[in-house]
Amino acid sequence: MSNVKSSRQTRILAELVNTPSLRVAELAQQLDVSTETIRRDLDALTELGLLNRTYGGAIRRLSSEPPVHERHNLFIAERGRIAAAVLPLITSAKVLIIGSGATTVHVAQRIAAQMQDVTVIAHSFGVAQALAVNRTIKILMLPGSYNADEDTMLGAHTVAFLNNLYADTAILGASGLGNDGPSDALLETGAVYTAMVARAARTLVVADHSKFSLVFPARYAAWRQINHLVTDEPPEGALLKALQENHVAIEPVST
Amino acid sequence: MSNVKSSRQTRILAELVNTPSLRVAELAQQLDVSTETIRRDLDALTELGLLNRTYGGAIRRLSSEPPVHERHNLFIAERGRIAAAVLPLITSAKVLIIGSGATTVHVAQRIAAQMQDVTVIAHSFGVAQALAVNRTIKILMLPGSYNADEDTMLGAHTVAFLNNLYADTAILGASGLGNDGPSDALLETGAVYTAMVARAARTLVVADHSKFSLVFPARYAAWRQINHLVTDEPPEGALLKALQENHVAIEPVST
DNA sequence: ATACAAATGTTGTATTTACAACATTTGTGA
DNA sequence: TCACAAATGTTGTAAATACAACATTTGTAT
Repeated sequence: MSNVKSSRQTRILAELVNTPSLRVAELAQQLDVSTETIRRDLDALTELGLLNRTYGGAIRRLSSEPPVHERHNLFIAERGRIAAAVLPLITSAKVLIIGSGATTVHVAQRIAAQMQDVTVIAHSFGVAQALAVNRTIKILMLPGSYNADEDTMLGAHTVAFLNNLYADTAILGASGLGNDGPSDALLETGAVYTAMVARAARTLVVADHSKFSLVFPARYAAWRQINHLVTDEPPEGALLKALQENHVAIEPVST
Repeated sequence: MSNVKSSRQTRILAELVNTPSLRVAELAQQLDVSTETIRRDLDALTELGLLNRTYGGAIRRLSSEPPVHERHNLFIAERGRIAAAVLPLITSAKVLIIGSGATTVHVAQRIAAQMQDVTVIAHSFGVAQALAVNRTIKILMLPGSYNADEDTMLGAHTVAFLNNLYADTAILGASGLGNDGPSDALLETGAVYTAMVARAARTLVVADHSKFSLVFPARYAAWRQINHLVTDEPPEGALLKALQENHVAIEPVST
């Protein structure tokens, strides 16, 4: 790469520190090059994850975005798709229970972006914070022992408190999807999930395909108690058979 | 402003949390309104400083932070001294209740660093995270409506749950220290504090001198119910008189 | 100096957005 | 119900951008 090229790109990045957004024409004039050159620079810098492209210009890379090396992490995109697929299933819900885990946080972000005036019962701070951006959503946090690793409330208090509540739909994650039901790695989490399933009229399990046929210590429900499995790839073999026998709807139906 | 208008603008802001930049046409299609409406929404939100406009769309506001973080930057040294002064008062405590606010987070950090095997009842995520670094501390989070501004659990659930608990000592912050007692800016916070005072054998109030003689809507306790005031400068005048008459010990006694 | 590749510029066209003016719909209070 | 204002939609035009194809300049190795 030529020296002049890289120094120009450095200047573009430096400009972005001051100004939130820049326009192609603006940069072209300021750096005395053609708009096409700027466009190529911006595309190159976008490829490197150093900035974000907009129509007509670029903006500084935002801190909350995943780091560059994580951009190729397949499961982030999968979770986003799973989250998007959940929304149509809960349009009429008024009271939701949302469990913990990476996928449920994605679902919470999606809910915050697209739903209004719902009440969400949660035991994960990540979920609560994702929902909090939408002020029309009422968030009821469950009590419990705070687990810093999982960022959740767990234990007897959590379960006991849940038993006085009732919700339309529970949306739960899972560490593994075995033939006899979804399971979690942590016994305490499993106990809370079991209570959540019991207190909701309907239960959705969200999990990407990497969880297929894995078994963890805490099986928190039998498949017959689960109404929907929202995932990114169609399950096969014994797992598919178990889901079908227990009338678990698989979403999305086709890839 | 119409209801549909504000909820649409809320959705725009929420969507912006997930995606760094959005385009007018994209939003118009997604929200099923014309591009002109979106344009007007974006201009209005820009006017309020809630987002940044770009050519063709908008991006999340970049520069500013929630007001909660601002408070953390004021009187940091004072709060550190106050937190250090709290520790000698609670060496024998086994079960603590800790309220919310910037000063109590400092106290929590101090406790995490110097104490072992205590149980802490909390309604603030910040306090929980500060304590979580010490694995010997058991953290019981209270339930409640999650308030994103204060990062706390509030409301009837919180109070009701507290009424089944008991603690050696409560450590509470305050927005103001009036002549008839400590008060908070938020009514809901005050209600929770009142319950905390009632459920603890002893109550400490922690507040820096900027709170002296300020009065806020929710007086959550009378001075006679408070055992210690831990602050960084000796109070004077009417406040000092009120504290002495109600036998509130002032810590540290000297600067 | 020559040849080749990289970088940049130029041109033309299709898309997209911005903006203003005006029409229509919706909401609200008398 | 009527009247009025707010909110939203529609239309036409100007301006800006995106994109592709090709031309030109610059850099570099032999």
